[in-house]
Amino acid sequence: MSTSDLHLYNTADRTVSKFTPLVPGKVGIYLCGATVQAPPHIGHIRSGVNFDILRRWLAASGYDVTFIRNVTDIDDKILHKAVHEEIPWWAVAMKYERAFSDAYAALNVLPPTYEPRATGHISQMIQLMQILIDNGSAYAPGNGDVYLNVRSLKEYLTLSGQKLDDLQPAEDADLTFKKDPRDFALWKGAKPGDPSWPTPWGDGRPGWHLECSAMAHTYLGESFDIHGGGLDLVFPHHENEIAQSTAAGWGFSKIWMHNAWVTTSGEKMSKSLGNSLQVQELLKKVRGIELRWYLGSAHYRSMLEFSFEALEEASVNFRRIEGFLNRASEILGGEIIPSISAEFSIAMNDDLAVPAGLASISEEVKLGNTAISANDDKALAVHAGRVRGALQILGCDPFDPVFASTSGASTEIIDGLISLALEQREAARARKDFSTSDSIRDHIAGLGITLEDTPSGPRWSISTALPKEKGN
RNA sequence: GGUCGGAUGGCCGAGAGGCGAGGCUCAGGACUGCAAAUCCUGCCACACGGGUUCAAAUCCCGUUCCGACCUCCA
Repeated sequence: MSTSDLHLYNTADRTVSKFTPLVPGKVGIYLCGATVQAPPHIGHIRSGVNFDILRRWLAASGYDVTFIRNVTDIDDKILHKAVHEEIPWWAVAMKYERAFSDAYAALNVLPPTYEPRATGHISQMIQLMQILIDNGSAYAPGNGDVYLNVRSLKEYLTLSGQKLDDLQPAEDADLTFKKDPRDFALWKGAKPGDPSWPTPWGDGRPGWHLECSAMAHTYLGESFDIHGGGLDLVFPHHENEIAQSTAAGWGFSKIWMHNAWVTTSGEKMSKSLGNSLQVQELLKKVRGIELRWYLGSAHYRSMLEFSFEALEEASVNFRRIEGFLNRASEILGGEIIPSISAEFSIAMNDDLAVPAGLASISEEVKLGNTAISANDDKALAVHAGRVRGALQILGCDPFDPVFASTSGASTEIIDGLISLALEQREAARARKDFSTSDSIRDHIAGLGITLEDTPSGPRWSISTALPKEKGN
């Protein structure tokens, strides 16, 4: 069913329209990944989650998806950090690249098809600059820099809808080498002590924008379907990518998708405090699957106002769904076969309307629970399958091995110990010694284990990944 | 100054002219030894002022407030 009815919002024309891939059955996506100069915060990872959901939905819709997410491993901030931390720049880049990889893995963001690093594509960047210089779109003033001549472009700033002359001119740039203050650097001439690579125009290092044009071209060709990134990349980064690539004669991306921010106190995160909303910190409070559920639950184009209360609420909501799937799995005595309901499909096809999809999941959970009460295993299998299928698209399938927190061996031991306690509790209940049975229950609950008495006997589940530690 | 978004119940969050998405919280009920889990019921909101319409949260005009981008940004 590669002829899906998917509609997507395109920043380029600010409308939602039907998605038609350039090559039937295939989709190429380029997502601007991280500049690895600090640990990832949830804003970074939201972008990863949002586009991971897009990717999973495309795949589920029958498309063969090539998903590229780059790593910017050379830039001013990395260089500054290297000086500050007194380690080589490449050690800074690797340290934070690993931090990002860990965060992506913890939130079940699938590894991209290819994950190119900027420094691994210098020759492709030089080739692109050569094309641009040869056709008069770019110039090398002789100091090692290479600039794009924005006045030479047929079109510029089409994504952000701005006028070149309305832009506040950059103050920092050494205007001496630029023909126009709005020209931007493709390549930055080497400064003493900084890493550099040789080019026909002198030694230097890549400008930020050039990297993505070169890497997208390398892995996806001259034209591809979707280019994604955070809303703040629209200008200048994506405008400049478009400028470079189209000036080279490439078709470049057909659809531009931008995720909104995670905000705190109504403001973009990076503007507010240097805060503690790093992924690793939050994973001490909630499980990765719950953090993902939270970040993925809002529509990707809506601002997500972060609060610990909202995060906790999302966790509670998710556990309800997870609890249902666990119950269903035990009752059905086997793996739940995932399926996609019509409601969920319609929601996702409407520019990834996850919130509407969530409503359909809630409905299926309710129907499934009702089926359990009615001992209707056939209906239960249907509803549980739809819930699991939807969760898989959202990357929140609790049965996904990615989220298994304990090894099989230790789970068996725990299971044995809990069962022992439960047997004693049942014995106490049988002789109406409720103070003893409740004491056992309270003790188990204190360990973060939830007990449910079902018609077929008590069952237990770990309610949190970590011992309860209430804070915030 | 230019460009672009946003304002929905106690809270989070959809929707985009007419049946009040969904979740969380709270209250009541069923079930339970008591709980938990689950189900049922209840809680009738769309920044403000005008207008259009049989009908407006949704369309139009105006206002207020909040935010983003304008060469570091997810």
